[in-house]
Amino acid sequence: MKPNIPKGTRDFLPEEMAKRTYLFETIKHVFRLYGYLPVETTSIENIDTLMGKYGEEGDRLIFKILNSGDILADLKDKDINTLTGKELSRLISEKALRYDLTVPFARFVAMNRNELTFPFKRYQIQPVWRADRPQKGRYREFYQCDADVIGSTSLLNEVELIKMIDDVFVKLKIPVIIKINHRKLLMAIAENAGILSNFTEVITSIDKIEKNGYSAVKEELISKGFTDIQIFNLFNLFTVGGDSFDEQIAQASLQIPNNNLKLEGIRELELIAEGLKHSRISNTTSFDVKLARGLNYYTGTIIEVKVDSTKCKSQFNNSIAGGGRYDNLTDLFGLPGVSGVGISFGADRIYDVLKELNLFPAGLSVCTQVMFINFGKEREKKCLEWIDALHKAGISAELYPDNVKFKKQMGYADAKKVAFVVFAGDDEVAKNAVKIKNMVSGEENEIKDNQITDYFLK
RNA sequence: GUGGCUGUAGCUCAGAUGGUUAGAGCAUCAGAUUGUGGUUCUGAGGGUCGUGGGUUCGAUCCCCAUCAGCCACCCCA
Repeated sequence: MKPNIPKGTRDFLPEEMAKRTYLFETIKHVFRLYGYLPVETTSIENIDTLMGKYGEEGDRLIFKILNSGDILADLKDKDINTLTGKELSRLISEKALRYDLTVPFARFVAMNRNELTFPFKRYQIQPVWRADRPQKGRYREFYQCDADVIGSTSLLNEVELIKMIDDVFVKLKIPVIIKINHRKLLMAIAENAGILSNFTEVITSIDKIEKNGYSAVKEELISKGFTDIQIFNLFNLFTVGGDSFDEQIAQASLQIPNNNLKLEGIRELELIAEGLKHSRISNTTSFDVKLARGLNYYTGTIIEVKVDSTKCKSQFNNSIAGGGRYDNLTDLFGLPGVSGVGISFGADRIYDVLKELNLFPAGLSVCTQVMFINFGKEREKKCLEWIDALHKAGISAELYPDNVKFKKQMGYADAKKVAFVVFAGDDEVAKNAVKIKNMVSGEENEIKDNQITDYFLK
C-alpha cells in the first residue's frame, strides 16, 4: 500500500524536532519561571465532557471516536430512520479526541480538587485535534501550550499571563500585538443595543469586524434577524480611538453607557492596565473592543496575540496565542465558584512564523560528537571500550555498525554532521595510537590511544 | 459545511494542436578511488502521467465523474 497520513497531520524529521524542541523549551522555561506546574490529561475524553463547551461550530469540529464492537448490534432496538444525525452520533460514539486543553483541564480540576492546592497554576503542552479543513497555518493535529491559574479571581493573574506572553515572544524575537478586551464590556454593549439575549450570536459577528469590515458584518447581522436600529446602536459603541491602552479604555468608558456590566468591565481593565505599567512589557498591548473570540466559555478578560506586521515582514495573519477568563467552567463538572484564567500558545503556528522570519538560532540540532570507523571484528572491541569511556565523560560517541568501505562510513558521518571521526586501523594500532579527523576543517591529528577522552574534553 | 485552483519519478518541476520509446535537476545506489566525507566525472534503478469512465484509429493531453492535495470562507492556535 501507499504510505500516507491523514490530511492536516504531519510527521517531524530530526531537524524539525530540534527546532520544535527549542520552541517548546523556550515556552516551558517561561512557564516554570512563573511557578506553573506541569500536568498532562488524556488524549481521549468522554464525548459529554467536550460537547457543548465550545459553541455550535466547536461541536462540529470535535473528532469523534467510533465505538468498538458491532455498532449495528447496539442499534438493533432503535429505528435508524427516525433518529437525527445528532442522536445517531451519540449512540455510536461515546469518546472523542480533545479539542483544546482548557476544558479537559477544568474536568481535571473538578476530579482532583482534593489533591490540588488553590490557586492552582499549571502548564500543559500536548496535542489537540480539530476536524477542520486544513489550510495555511491550520492543522487537524497541533500542539497547544497552555498556562492557567484556577481558583483565584485576582487580576494579577491576567497581568502575569500577559507578561508571560510578552516574555515568550521577546525570547523568540517575534514582534507581536497583544489584544485585550473584556466580555463584560461586550455584554454591556449588547445590553445597550437591546440584544443581550442573542449574545453568543452577536459575538461571532463582532469578531469579524476587524477582518471583514462593518458593512459585511452588518449584512450578516441582518441575515441573523437583527434590526437596523439594533445594529446601529451596536456599531455606535465600537468607535473607540486612543493611542495607549489607558486612553483606549478611558474612551470606551465615555462611549459606552453606564450599566453594571460596563462598570465592572472597565474597572477590571483599568486594574490590568495599572499592573501592566509595572510589568515592563516590551510588545504592544492594545485594547480592542472589537475583539470577541468565538469560544463560549469566556466570561471576563479575553486576550489574542497576532504577529505585529508593522515590525516584521510576516504575512502570517492568524492568531498565534489566545486566552481569557472563564468563571463557570468547573461548575459544569460539579465544582462551582472556581474562576480560572489562562493562555494558550499555538506552537505549530509560532513554528511557521519562526520559519517564515528565519528566526531559529543556528546549531540547534544535536548530533554525535565522535564516530569511530569500523575496521572489522578484531578492532571493534577496543572501540567499544573507548566509546564507553567517552560516554562516561558525557561525550556522545558511536561506532559505525558495519565493516563497509570508508566512503560509505565517511558519507554517513558527513550526512549526520558528526564533528570528529576516529581511525584506529592497523597503522595506528601498531603505534598504540588513533587518528582523529575534524570533519569541519579536515585537519587530522594522531594521538596516543589512552588520551582519547582527554582530547575531546580539552 | 460552502467556493476556487492543482494532480507527471522519493522531492521540485518541464512536456506536445491529441501521434512511435514521457524528460531535467536534486535525492538514492554503483563505479572511477579495497585507509578518508562534503567537490568532480561515469553509469544504474526508479513512472499503469491520481483513479474510473467517455470521445477518438490513437488520450498523460479533450470531456465527465471520483479521490487526494493546496488556498479562501466559516471557525480557531
